[in-house]
Amino acid sequence: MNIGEIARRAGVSRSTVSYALTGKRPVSEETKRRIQAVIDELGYRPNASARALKEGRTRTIGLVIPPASQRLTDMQLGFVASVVDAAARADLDVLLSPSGGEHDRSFERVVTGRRVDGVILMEIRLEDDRVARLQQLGLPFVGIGRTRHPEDMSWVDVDYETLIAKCVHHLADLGHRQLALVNRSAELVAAGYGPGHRAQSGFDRAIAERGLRGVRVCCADDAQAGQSCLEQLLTEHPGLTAIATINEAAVSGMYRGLAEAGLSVPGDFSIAGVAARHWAENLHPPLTAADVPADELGARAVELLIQRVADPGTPQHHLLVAPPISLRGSTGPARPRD
Amino acid sequence: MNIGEIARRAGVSRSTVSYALTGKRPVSEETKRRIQAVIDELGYRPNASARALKEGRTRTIGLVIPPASQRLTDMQLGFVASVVDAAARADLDVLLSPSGGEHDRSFERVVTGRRVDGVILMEIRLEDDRVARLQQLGLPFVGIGRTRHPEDMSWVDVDYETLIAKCVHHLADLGHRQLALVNRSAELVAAGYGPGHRAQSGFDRAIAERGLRGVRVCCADDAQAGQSCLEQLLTEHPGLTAIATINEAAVSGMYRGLAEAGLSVPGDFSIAGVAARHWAENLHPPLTAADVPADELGARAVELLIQRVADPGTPQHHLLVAPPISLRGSTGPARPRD
DNA sequence: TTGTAAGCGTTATCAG
DNA sequence: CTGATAACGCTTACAA
Repeated sequence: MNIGEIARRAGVSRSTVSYALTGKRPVSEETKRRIQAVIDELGYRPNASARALKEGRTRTIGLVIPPASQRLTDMQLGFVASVVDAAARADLDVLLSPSGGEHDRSFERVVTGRRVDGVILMEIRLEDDRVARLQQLGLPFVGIGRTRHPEDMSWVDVDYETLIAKCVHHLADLGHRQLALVNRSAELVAAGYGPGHRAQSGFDRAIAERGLRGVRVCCADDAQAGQSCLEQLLTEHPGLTAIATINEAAVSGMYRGLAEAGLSVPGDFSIAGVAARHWAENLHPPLTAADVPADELGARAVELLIQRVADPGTPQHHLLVAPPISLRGSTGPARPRD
Repeated sequence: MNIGEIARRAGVSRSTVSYALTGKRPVSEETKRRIQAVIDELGYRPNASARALKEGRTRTIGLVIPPASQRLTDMQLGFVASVVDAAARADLDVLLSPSGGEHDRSFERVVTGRRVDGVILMEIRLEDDRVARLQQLGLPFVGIGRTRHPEDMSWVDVDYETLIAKCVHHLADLGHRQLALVNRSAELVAAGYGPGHRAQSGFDRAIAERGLRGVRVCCADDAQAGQSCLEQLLTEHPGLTAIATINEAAVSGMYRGLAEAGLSVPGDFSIAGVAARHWAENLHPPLTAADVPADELGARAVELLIQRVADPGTPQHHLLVAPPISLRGSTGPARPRD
């Protein structure tokens, strides 16, 4: 079923059908009706490949996510959901590319061959080959996250540095003097994962400003790692009474480790962090945390991308958000342990 | 940059470049080298739309997921991950469509207009409009899940009926006499969500076979709902000592509710269910559960789809899996409560 | 071993 | 207000 068939049956030319569909040229009510009738009867929809070939755009955006094999965090999932939602609202389709490694077929397929009009890139590293590749290709893209020198790209990001510093100040205000930063996995941080590094800077800065003692550790993205990480922290740092973290997936394990060490939260120990609201609220006790507005960030990223696709000459936009810390049940006044 | 430009610079015809690329006709080593050199230099990749238009296939599959706004469960996420992975291995791209409602633009866009070669459909209802639509369109598709009368479609599915029955038998063997089934949300079940209904049948059957007392409740997909659901169950059914569930997201809340009622797991109360292994293992105590092999199911679904795309006349395949129940720490001998 | 040319289904330009 | 026709970039008979 193609446009020619519709035209034939409606007794008009192909161009008239096309114009009736797109409205880019006036078509008399009468013919419009006749054409629509045939279309409805046969269930015709224009061939997307032909249209893309002719128009030079696909009405599709690429979404590059971390390799699917390693589980997505709740926050990452929130980004994916909001991007997909926002794209759907703008009548755009989303082509998924699970890629993170260096030489990646899926990524190459999606970004070359005019398969998409633009790309949203998640989980960006401080130095990121994919960013360089996209810039080289001249394909419009927007980062959820940013590189070390992000001036020449559009991005939206969470201000981990500020937020972790705020967590430290909040804990210091509560009287905590010895704090730990629980980061994400060592591999991720070693690979130059931006949030990991920026959280460290924020932590170091705030620790210094308040004259506290601080220790930084990495931890894999799951509850079991959180538990063993916490056990180790407790034995190695007897004076520790509080944790700041960006590792939402590990928090329930940390709670468990504390419980098994006979420490209550927030009575004996406090934890504050950066997390998806849904996740923070579902922990027990609910986590005092800066709630990452994944919905807003994803939607904004799509907006920026649409803009760049429409006019690649448009200036780069940057959106750095530092949501307020929601006080919940996981932080309280310090009570010395030793 | 197009194939004509490559041909011109390599001093050959467009067809030769095409054949050098696809290997569908012998090309002399010498010209092949020369062509490749030009391609490498200019970074040429064939235009996907043009190729799709000519070949009549897009090398892309659609993946229809539940509306992104409502959070995906860990198991659903596992399916998405494995489908995306398997597709990537087969050099297929994945177009995402978040749709569940009745009249859905995103779904229509993806399944019409020759945008994809086939579709994988998740979260299928007993009566599902989308299945009917796909059959009407004649677009190859494979379900992860199945309708009430699933003979005339290909699908892979988890045998919830058998698995929940097995859970009941396991709990009965441990001496439990009064059991509850915690289903997924009431809306989902009311909408004809297959696993919900099939779990009920399995539960009823096993309860009858063993002469037990059983009660069935629905529960939203989150920890807080799990907790309040459990509190209600405990007050309304004082003799209850065990739960079978397919609601993995609610389990941690049920644990919490039990703990706050002063009941230990598995000392005072047992829970068994169907869940993603990762999820079951990360609970505390780890959940005795049939571990849904999402990886295998997703990969098989992609395989089946590839087959159907290659030859639409191929017979429909059905794969119903009932993995063994992994005994973990959440079930133990019954100890009467009242 | 290579080249020529038709055609996939659209949209847009140019005529009428 | 409408029709013919030329692209868009590719693959693939058919010829040489």
